[in-house]
Amino acid sequence: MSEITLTFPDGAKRSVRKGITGKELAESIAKSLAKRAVAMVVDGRLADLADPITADAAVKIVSRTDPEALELIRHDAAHVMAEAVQALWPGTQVTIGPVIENGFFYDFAKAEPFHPDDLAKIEAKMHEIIARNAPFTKEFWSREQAKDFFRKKGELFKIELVDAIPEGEDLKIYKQGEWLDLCRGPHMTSTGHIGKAFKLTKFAGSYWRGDHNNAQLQRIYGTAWATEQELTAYLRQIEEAEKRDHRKLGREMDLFHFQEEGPGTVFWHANGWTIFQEIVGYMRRRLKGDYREVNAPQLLDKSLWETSGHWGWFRENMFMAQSAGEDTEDERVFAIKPMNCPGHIQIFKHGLRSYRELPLRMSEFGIVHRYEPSGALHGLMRVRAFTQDDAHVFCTPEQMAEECLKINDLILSTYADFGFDGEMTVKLSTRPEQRVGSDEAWDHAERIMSDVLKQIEARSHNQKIRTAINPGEGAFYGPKFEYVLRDAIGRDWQCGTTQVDFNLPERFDAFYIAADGSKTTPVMIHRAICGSMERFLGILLENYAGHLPLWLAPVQAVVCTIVSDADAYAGTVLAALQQAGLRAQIDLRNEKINLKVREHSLTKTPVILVVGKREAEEGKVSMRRLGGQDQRVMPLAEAVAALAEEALPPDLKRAGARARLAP
RNA sequence: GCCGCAGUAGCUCAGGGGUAGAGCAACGCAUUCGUAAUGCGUGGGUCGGGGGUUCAAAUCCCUCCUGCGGCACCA
Repeated sequence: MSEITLTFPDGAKRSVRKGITGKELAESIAKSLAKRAVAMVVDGRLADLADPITADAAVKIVSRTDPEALELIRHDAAHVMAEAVQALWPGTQVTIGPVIENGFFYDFAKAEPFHPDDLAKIEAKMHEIIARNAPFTKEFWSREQAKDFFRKKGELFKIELVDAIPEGEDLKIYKQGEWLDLCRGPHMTSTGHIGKAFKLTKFAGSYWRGDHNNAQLQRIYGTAWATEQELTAYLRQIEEAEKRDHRKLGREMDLFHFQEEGPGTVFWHANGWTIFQEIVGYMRRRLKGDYREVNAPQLLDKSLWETSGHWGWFRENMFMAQSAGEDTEDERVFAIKPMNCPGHIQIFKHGLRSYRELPLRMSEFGIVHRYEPSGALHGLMRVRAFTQDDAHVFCTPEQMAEECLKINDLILSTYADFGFDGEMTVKLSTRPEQRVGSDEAWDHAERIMSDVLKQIEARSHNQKIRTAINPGEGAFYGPKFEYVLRDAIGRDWQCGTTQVDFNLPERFDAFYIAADGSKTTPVMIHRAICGSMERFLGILLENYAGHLPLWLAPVQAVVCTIVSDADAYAGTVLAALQQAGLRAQIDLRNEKINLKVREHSLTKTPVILVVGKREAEEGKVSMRRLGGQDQRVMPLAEAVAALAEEALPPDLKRAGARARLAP
């Protein structure tokens, strides 16, 4: 009998009989290990404990509490959920049930919709199945055997799945007691290892194979963890995220609202608009010098959008406008702009351009309207009318790489200024199936951009910038970079984008006079940093949980009196704050200081300046910061100076520091 | 757009065929108080819109709108 050599995580090597199973191996090492063992990792791949090991390998026995077991717990839970559903509603077809971040789901085909109360019923049944602790066993079936079985059971989707498994690949059936499922595995040794730390969280509609032309299925989501503590921690984290919901904060901080007549369009209140304008102001300062800001029309004749290709590609997502007059003879059809680029090309084309003007960087805080599907709308994050911090760089092919890098620096430094200093991902999206332009042009653009991506990676000294490729996800007119930032609670948001476009300038016959006197088509780079200002503001709100840094807070400080004797002095304090450029308010109401502090804290005002008799006599203020319990009493002038300094936007703070350093 | 759920006072929510409710907020009065809710009182609603069933509809049925959770979409 031949032997093989296994290497263990601690580096120890051991000769064993070829074909030894993980279970036997664990038993040979220690009884206690065998008892704990639920699976194994062979050469980096999770495998069933019952699998034979047939060659030299690095082996780790996995016990339930190992991190590797978590995905097994979740996957096993998905199987148990499927069994539970079929037990409760015979005739329900099962489809697929994968592990996802933090949990799992399973998609079912069932005529009657699930009811909210069903989740508890399914959970109860799952606990029963888990308590039975039936072993997971694996069998290899032939295609015919499997299809025959599923046909008899009425599992039409499973038959499709069998057919989709490539010829020559094993077809695995996992049994847990009576119930079985087609599955790629692996699984733990028995259902009992799933434990009790799971919860079904929600259900939803989904489509078979993710295609909306296919049958609609019903999906149930669950979360599962190794321990109850982890489950509770996870559920608490969800609650935390809900507290940060920008729609809730928007109401509490009186920033904006939505109403029925304007689905997907924002009513900005004074507070919200102050933040909005502060962000725009920051962006304008960052663009100064390099970019020229323009403004193109909101409404343009349909023909222009036919030329640009939008009417053909995105008509379903565009708003159209006409004269509303009943007896007007003007029947021209206009489109409300869904993008700024066609307008910018018109500006570029107006007059003769020379190569000496390139790169020509044209920016606009343009409001665009897109008819988003109703189901996609979501607070500020997905709206039908939004402001882009948009720009188009017209340049020569030679200038392209440098422009992309310049934009990269601008984007990354902007995110840092807004407090996103964690991990960041830059993704290169390459040619999609549906596209315009020659393959040569795509080859060229993708080559340049992957070079740029490598340079971006090389520039990331702090290791926080990760790069990736998104095959087939590019725009129809060219490849693009997508900038994904990570917020304070670990969620990723795609905001910035840099898109190379060799299609639009050609469609509009845009050209410049090259050095040799010939007419040459420029390359156009679309870029946005915040993307949608509305959405970016929403992300900021959730990132900071409403506790905005002073420079972004709509009301930066509020002066609160304790007794009416301090009213006059409070007025002096307010005037001093406003004089220093701070957005300040005053609260002279005949209310207890406790109430005032509570109310201004609930609206997330960063600074509360309390003044009573003592402060009025001494010319001081008692400063309390949002979220803090304590307060500092200090001279008025000192407080105003400190706040004014803190309230400077980060770019101006840098400029101030430079100015002070200068001779 | 698709599946499910929901829409009652400014906000959070109760009421499920028989005269619309609570807390907070608002308003009025009293209270001048030292860092997250002072007390008492008063007003407030076509129960998302439209249609139907019924002697009678917030409540049951149909339809549309909007929102929420997913799916699909996201130039």
